[in-house]
Amino acid sequence: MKDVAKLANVSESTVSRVINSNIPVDAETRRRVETAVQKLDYKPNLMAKGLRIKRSHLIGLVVPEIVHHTFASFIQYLEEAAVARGYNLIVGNHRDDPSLEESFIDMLVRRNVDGIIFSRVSDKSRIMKFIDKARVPVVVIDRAAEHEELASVVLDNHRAGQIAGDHLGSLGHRAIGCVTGPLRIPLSRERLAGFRDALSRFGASLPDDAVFEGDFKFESGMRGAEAILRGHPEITAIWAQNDLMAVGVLKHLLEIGREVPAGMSLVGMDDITLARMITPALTTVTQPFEQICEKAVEMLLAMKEGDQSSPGRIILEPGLVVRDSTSAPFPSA
Amino acid sequence: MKDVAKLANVSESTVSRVINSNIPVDAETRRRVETAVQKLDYKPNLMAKGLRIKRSHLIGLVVPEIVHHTFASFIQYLEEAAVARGYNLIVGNHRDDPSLEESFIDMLVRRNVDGIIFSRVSDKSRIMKFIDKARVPVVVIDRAAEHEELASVVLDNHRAGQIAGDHLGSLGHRAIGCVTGPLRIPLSRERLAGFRDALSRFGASLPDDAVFEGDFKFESGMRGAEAILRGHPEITAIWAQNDLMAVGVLKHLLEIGREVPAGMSLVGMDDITLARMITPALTTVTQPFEQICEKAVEMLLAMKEGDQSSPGRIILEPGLVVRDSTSAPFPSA
DNA sequence: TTGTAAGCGTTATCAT
DNA sequence: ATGATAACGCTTACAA
Repeated sequence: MKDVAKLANVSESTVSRVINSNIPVDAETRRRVETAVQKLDYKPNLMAKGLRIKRSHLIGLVVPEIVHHTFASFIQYLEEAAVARGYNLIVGNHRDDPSLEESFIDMLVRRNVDGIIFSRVSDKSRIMKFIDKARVPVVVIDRAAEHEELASVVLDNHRAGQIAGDHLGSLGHRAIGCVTGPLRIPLSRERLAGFRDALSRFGASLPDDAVFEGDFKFESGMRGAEAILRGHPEITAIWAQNDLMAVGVLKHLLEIGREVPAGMSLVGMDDITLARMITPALTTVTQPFEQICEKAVEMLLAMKEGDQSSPGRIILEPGLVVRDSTSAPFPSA
Repeated sequence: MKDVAKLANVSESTVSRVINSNIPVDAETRRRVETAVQKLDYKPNLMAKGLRIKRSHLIGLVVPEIVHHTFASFIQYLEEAAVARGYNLIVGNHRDDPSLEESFIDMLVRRNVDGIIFSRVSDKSRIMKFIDKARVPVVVIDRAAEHEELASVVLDNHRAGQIAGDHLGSLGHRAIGCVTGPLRIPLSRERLAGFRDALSRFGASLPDDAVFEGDFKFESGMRGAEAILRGHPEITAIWAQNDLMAVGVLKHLLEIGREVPAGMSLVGMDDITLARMITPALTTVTQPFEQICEKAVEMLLAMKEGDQSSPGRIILEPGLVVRDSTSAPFPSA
């Protein structure tokens, strides 16, 4: 910067003014500075700038696991939303280890990130402690928080359950099973409640022991399918509360020679890329990933600006994409 | 920091010394400082520190797309390798848009990242320009570079092809097809050459028009299977150069009612989580993702230290995991 | 072993 | 419209 100033025959402050083009600068001077910047290929040092203006233009993102289709989607869209606004993303995964999570957040705070986005807060983490002290804006996505005090962008999970139930009910299914996420997580319970609501309007049954509590991972889908079928062979349709578990359900069904959708209809949730790849292609409840991410960084930055008026919680609507894993129940089934 | 110094009745430099515990400090003084740090919950500002010592402890990672199983794996392991060494990761994806890529790299340089890792350099990108000027260490992973001048950590791709060929050949397959990655990419050609080598030792045939050039994406696997079967119905086994395409091949085979492995053996490559989820579970050539990532950040940091002795290229060995998608060719097939 | 002071590369305040 | 100067929060000679 010193060099640029020298070459352009101006002071460093003028160079700064040109670069941040907010304060009036003589056209001729500006030109001189700009060519000097070009010639020297000068790149402002963002650490110095950040130190001075107390803004790093960095957003921290905390997820349990990066190689997980759902989170990978969030990361991708959040990155794009951030870059579009001149921010970059620091990602960290904690594999559900609260101490790892803590130390990562600690790192983010020291780095003076302008905000932190959590995708799925681990239950045990006492992140609140950090957040309060550091006074850094925080937005939670994907998992509605027990921490009501945190801002969040979430899906209408009750509605998601309804959509799944309506689809299955209107196809004519009356004996139905469900593989849920961990029930201590409100989101899983809300989805289940919505599902129940819809089914009851069809007079369809969802026996308590046809509800299997999974953990959103593939393997629990397999276990769930096995458990549900053992107790309720009459069931003709299953909703898994995410696609990964749905794929697990499918895997088990194929292993025992049960066809989908001929012998069992199957609905997932999320619409990860995987849903289209498997055979049969999965009918699934969709999340507006991109929109969620846009809103989240928008909200985060608004909070950083001290915007008190911004709503504490944004709720977005799920959708449905019908593919090949659902049909009317077959008479033979 | 000023507050800590005041509370502990020492100078700021002493606080600094305690925190960076490299320079001898009186035990008693150290204790006083530490309790002051605790009491005030003091967190050193990493931007200020970075500015001073000219090290951001930040590593930039450039990938084409985050929601892509292969890259998601890299991100996850790179993040862990980085954190283990006290670094954080800034991720950016460019969707194969060179101008996006450029502006992201530019951002990284201004942020004074201590190094940049590229997973799969886009062909057209003139990143070299940036790299040279900025004098920031760079390591390329996954895609052996046409840019010989860049340091890299890559797989022995020729060997990967051999492993696939050996497996299929030793099962007794003699008429074989292959879905490759883009052939302008050396890695695809090397894999193919290794595959050919192995097959020729078995006297197995790989007709030129049973080699389909894909793009490492799901859809090209479907197209490839269709094209290969149209020209060569006698083929009993296919190797797809990544799992995603293998899943595409499988999808097509199932659509036309061809069973795997009864009617066709199928081998993939990468061993992404997906490989275990599909039915049949995919036999696949493995990449040591974790090791690649470890080596990459190790190498990057060594370069930052000005370690000239570090080798310009590290080559790691692939493996094989046999699951349910391969078998000896069936007489009926 | 500890303190003083300069400096990292910016921006902001205050003159001019 | 521009320049001089202090300050952002830290580290590091150098001195004591």
